[in-house]
Amino acid sequence: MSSQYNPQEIEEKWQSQWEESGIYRAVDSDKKPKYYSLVMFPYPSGDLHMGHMRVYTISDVISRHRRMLGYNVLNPMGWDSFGLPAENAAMARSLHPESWTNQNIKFMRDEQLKKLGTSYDWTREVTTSSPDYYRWTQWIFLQFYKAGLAYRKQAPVNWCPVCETVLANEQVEDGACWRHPETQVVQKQMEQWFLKITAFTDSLLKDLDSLTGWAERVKIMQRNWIGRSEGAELHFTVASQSDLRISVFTTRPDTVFGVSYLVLAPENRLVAELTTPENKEKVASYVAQAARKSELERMVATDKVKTGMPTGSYVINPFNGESVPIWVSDYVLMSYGTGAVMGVPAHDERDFQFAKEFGLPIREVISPTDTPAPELKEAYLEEGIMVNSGMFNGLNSNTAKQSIIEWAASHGAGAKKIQYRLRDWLISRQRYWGCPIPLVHCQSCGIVPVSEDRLPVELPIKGIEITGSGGSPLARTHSWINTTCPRCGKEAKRDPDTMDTFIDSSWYFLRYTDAHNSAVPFDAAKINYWMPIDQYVGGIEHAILHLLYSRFFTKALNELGLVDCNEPFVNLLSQGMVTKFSPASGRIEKMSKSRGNVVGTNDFFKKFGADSARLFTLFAAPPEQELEWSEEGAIGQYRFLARIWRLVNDFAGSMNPLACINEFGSLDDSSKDLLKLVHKTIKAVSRDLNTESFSFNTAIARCMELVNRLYKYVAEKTAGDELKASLEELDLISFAVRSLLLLMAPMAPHITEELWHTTGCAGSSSESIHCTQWPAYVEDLTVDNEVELVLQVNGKIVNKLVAPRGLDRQNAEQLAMSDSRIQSKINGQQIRKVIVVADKLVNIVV
RNA sequence: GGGCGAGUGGCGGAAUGGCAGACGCGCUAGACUUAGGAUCUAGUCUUUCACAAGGUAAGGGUUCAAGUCCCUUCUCGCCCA
Repeated sequence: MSSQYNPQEIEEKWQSQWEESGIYRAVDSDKKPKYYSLVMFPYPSGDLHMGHMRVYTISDVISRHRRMLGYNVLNPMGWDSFGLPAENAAMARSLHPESWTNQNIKFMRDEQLKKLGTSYDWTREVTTSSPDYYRWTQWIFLQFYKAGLAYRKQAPVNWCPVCETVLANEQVEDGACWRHPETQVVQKQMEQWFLKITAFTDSLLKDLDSLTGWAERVKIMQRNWIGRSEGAELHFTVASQSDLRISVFTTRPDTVFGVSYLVLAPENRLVAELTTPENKEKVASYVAQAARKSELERMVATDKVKTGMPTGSYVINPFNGESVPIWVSDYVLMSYGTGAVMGVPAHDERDFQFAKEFGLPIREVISPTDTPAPELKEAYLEEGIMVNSGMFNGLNSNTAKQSIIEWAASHGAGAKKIQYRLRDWLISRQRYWGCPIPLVHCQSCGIVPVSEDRLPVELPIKGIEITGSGGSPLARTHSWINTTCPRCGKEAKRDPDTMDTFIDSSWYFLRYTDAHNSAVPFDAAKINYWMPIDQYVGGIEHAILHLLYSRFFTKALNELGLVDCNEPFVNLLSQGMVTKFSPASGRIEKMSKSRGNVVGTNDFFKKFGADSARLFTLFAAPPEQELEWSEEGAIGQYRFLARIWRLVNDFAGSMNPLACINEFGSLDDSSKDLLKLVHKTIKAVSRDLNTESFSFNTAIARCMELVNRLYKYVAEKTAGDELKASLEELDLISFAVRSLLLLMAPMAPHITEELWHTTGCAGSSSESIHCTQWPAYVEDLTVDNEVELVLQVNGKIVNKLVAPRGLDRQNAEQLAMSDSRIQSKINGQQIRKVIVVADKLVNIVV
C-alpha cells in the first residue's frame, strides 16, 4: 500500500527542517575545499514568477551537487534593493520606498525562494539598501576617491522642463517625458561623478583571455563594448588662427588626402569659438536642436538624412595644404574620441551621405583598380591602391597607414593612437532611492569627503516627499542637504545625488564572505579564502554592464590591496530566458508581467510542488538556451516524480539501506543488465552535472531510463501480487533505489529527502541526503561485454550484429566478410579499403 | 550595415565525424480500476501491404563515413552600430 505523492506536505516539512538544522551554512576557513557558488541576486520587485525561478534552480543544483561532492559550499542570497521602481511604487501607492522594498523582500524570501527548496545560507543575506551595507558602498567610494578613481565633470542628463527633474534613460519614451508625452526632454549639462574604469581598460580587455570558464559570446560582447581600435590622431590647423589646432581620431589615416571637410560635435567648445558672426544664429539654433536628441538617437540615425551647419571657418589639411570647411553635425559625438572627425566622403558611409546632402566634394583617394573612378555611387570602404594622394600614390592603402602616421609624426601633424569605446562610468543619479554620495560641498574648502567613522551618510527616511517633480527629493530635504563641512566646520551642502545601482551590485559578492562585519567591508582572511567565485550563474542580459563593472571593482580593490584576486568570476553560466505564449501579441515571448504571460510560483507549487517545477525547468532545455514554459511538460515531471514515489514506497519494506553492489555475484542476466545500468547512470549523471557541460536535461533523461528499467525489473520479479526476488536481487533493487535518490537529490531535493528517510537510508543519525556523499561507480560495470557492430558497404548500413567487445581489426573484418548480407552486397566487386572502428563499425569500400 | 549564434518528428529536445530522433510532452490503441489532474502495456519521422527506400532549412564541397567540418544562399534570434 503506497501513499499518494503529496508534494506540499513533504516540501514544507523538509524546508523547515533544513532551516532548523542549518545544513546549508557555509563554514569560513573549513578544511574541506571551498566552493563559492553564486547566482545574480534579484531586484525585490515583489513577485517572482516561473521565469525567474530558472536561474535560482540551476544555481541551486550546482551548489547541492558540489556539497555532495565534499566541498565546503558558499551559496548566498541577497537583494539588489535600491532603484527606481521603488520610487515609482512609492508614487503610485503612497508607500515609502523602504517599506515597499522590505515588504517585497520578506515575501520573495519566505514565500518564493524558500518554497523553491533552495539551499541558501541565509545568515549571510545582504540588502544593498540597508545602511549596514551601503555604509561600505560609501566607504569603497571614498577609497576610490582618494585613489583618484572618482572624479567630477560636466555631462549631459535628460531633463524634463515640466517636472523640473532629471529623467533616467528608461523614463524617456520617444524623446518625451514618460509622464507627459507632449513634453520634449532636453539634454542639460550638469556636474556629475565619474569612476575611472578606463584606467583598467587594458586589464579588462587582456584578462578576458584568462577566463576560460566563460562563454565565448559573452567575452566577445565585452570586447566589443571595450572597443579597442587602432588608428591615428591627426591635427588640423585652423586657417584663420594658426595657433589653434583641431585634433581628430581616425582609424583610416590612409584616407587623409580625401578630406573635404571637418565636423565638430555640437557640444564641442570650439563650435562657439569658430563660428563666424554671419553663421552664429543658425549654428546656435542647430546646437540647441541637437541637444534635444539623446545620444542613442543620434547614433542610431545612420540611415536617416544627415543634418548639419557650416561654421564659416576653415582648417588646413597638413598633408596637402588644402583649406576645407568646418561643419557642425550631431552625427559626431563629444564623448567619443576628440569630438571632431575628418570627413572623407569617398571612403566612409556616413561622410558620404553627409557630403551628398550638402554638396561637398567627394574625392576618391583609394581605388580598387588604381584607375580613378569617374564618379562614386557609394563609399568605397575596402583597402586598395592609393590615388590622388601625392607622394603616397600607388601604395597599398593598408600598408600606407603606417607611412602616413610616420609622416604626420615627423611633421608635428599627428601620431599613432589607440582609441577605446569604453568611457568612464557616470555614476551620479538625481534620484532618491539609492546610495548617497558621501561628499560635502563647502564654499571655502571645496569638495570634502565625509570622514570614514561618520559613515554611513544615511538616506533620510522621514519627511521625504517623492512626487517625481521639482528636482531631487534629497536636494529639497533641507534638514538633510544642509550640513557642516567636515574640514572647516562652516555651513556646507551634501552632494544631492545618489549612486548608480550598478555600484551596489559591483561588490555584493564580496560582502557575502563576511556579511556582518561592522569594522571593515570584509575581513581579509575570509575574502581571500572564499574568492574568487567558482561558479556564477545569471542572465545573458547582464553580459556587459554588471559583469564589466564587477570586474572593474575587483581590479580596483585588488590594486588598493583589499582583495587578492584580480578577476571575480572564474566560471560563468549565462542562462537563457524563459518564454511563453502571450495571448496579447499572439507570439512566444519572454515571460513578463507586462506581456501578461506569467506563471505564478505559488499556485504551481501548491498543485504540483517545487520539485516538479525544478525538474521541468532543468529538463525542457539546456541551461544556455531559451526555455518555453509548458504546463503539460511540467505536469509530466510531476508524473515522473509520482512514479518514483510509488516505486520506492512499494519497495520500502524490502529495502536494505546499506546495499552497495559492485560485482555480478550470482545475478541472472536481467539483473546484471540492471546493475550495469545503475553504474552507467551514475557515470552519465555525474558527467552531465560536471562544470563544463551542465546538461541537466540529459541527466534527468538518464534517471528516467533507470526508473523505467526498474519498473520492468520489478514486474519481471513479481508473480501474482508478490515480489519474488532473492536476497541478492533485493539488494540490487535497494542499491538502484539508493543511487537514484542520490543522483536526483540536487535536482529534486524534497522528494529525495523524504524517500531517503522512509527507506531508512538516512540511518539512525537521521542524516540528510543533501549531506551524503555523491555515489561512485565502477568503470568496468559501465561497459558492455557485447557490442552491436554496424556493418557498412560504401558507408551504407547493411547489417548489424552482436559481437564480443574488444574485437581486434582482423577479427572484426573477418566477421564482417563472413556475413551473408555483406557478401551479397559486395557481390564479387573488388574491395578497395576496409575501415574498422573498434567496437562500433566495419565499413567496406568497394 | 557589422559581429555572434541557431535552423533536426505534431512539440521541447538527444546524438566524442561512426546505427538520426535518447528522454519527455502530445497523440493512437488496449488493459485495469479504488473514477484520479489516475495508472499500466504497446505504438507513434515519411513513402510502402510488405520487401525496401528516403530523411537533420536549400544547394555545393571535404571524407571510407557529415545533423556534426568547409563554402554559398535563405530564415530566425541576440548584441553592436
